[in-house]
Amino acid sequence: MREGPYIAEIAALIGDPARTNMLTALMDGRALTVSELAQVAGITLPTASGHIARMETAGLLAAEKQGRHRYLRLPGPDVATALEALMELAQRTGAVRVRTGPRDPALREARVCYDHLAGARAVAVAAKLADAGMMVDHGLTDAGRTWLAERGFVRGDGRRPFCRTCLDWSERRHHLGGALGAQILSRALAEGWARRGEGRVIDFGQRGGAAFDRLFGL
Amino acid sequence: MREGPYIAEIAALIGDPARTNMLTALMDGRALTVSELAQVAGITLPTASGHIARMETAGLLAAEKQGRHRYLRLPGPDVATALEALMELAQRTGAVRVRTGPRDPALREARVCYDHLAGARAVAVAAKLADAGMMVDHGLTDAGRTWLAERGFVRGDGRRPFCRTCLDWSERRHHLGGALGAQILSRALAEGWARRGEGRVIDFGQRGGAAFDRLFGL
DNA sequence: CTCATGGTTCGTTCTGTACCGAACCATCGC
DNA sequence: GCGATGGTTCGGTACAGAACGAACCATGAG
Repeated sequence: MREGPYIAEIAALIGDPARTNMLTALMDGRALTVSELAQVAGITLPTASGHIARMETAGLLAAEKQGRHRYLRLPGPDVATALEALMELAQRTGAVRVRTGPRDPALREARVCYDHLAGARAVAVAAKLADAGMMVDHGLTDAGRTWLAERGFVRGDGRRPFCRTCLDWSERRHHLGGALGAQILSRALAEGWARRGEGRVIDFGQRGGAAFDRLFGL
Repeated sequence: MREGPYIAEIAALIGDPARTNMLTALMDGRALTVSELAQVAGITLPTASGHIARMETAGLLAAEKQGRHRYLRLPGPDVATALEALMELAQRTGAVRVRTGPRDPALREARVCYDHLAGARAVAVAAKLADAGMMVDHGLTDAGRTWLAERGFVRGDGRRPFCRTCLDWSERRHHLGGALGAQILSRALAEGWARRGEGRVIDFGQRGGAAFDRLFGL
């Protein structure tokens, strides 16, 4: 066929039911793993992997590697816009969703991710920094460095970046990793705000949680 | 596959190169015939007919019958919106267009359509009526009837609607048909503003054209 | 180190559908 | 009435690609 309409390629990509299920599941902005997308689409892992690879090269998906997981998300608002326009046309009835992350509420709240803090509370910290303009594009601004230094988070350990962002398992948004993330966790434990619980759970008490939140202005 | 995403059906429909060519060709709001769409898509007539039937039942196309022709157009702005969103994604390079209508400029200007006037000048009349609120939804308003009566176009011949709209071959917009259309043509000929030319051509002279335009306030 | 788990690659099967030619129907021009 | 032309329907072919299982690579856990 003539070289013209690349648009057909994109539409055909969206036009497969399995892929549509994946894309609609990602429309709320979260990131899902390959396995989860496979489940959403109702297909096996190998098949899903192939679909994802194609969508990725077409720019319909963005990937982020995280240990042995690969998190996929929509690369930008334009994809969501196109999907919405198609939904408008199709008068979509209801998307198939799958619950993400751990079932245990304690795990969702706070837990260890390698050597740093993860969970809702950790995500809130990262969100605070981003919202306040102290973190841009996954990197600290000067304002951010100053603000953190005032709170006793000064420098790294020389082995790795001071501040990294890390995609949160349950929240599907970024929390803080790197040396900074590790320092935040050890501080919370050292101050007695929190202690290690069952498995990877981190238990913040009432007062401990409040103190933690106060430090970061949450 | 699960009953969920009708969106996939729509996207798959758009996702075929042949169909995409047809749809993009219609994006400027004109209506094209089945044959023309087949040419645009680079496929034979039977194949195009099948594609069109499917898109029609899916609500992606609207049809209008006109003698032995069938004119297809986009049913509304939502389809165009979705296509544009997809184009945005695909960074479309360039659509394949096909020239529509007759090559002869005289034919494009004015000609006979069955028993009434067609071509650019006839379309202008219909557009004038629509713009002035004298025609709504392909029907005359009271204001329109009055205005036409003032110009000597009073009633029909009893055999057919006084005023019909008719899709123009070259302009792909509506002109006036029915008894009114026939009266307009015969008036132009009777007044000496125009005369029959080669084939179906209607020749308006300089002064004839001006007089015609004056009558309709063009 | 070894095991378990998430993901990818590969080879095969199989269904869906785009396409065409031929025959058929509908409408206009004569 | 008779062609001619636009459009649809039908039957058959052929190619694309979606799906799976099995084998393989990569990473983290113990």
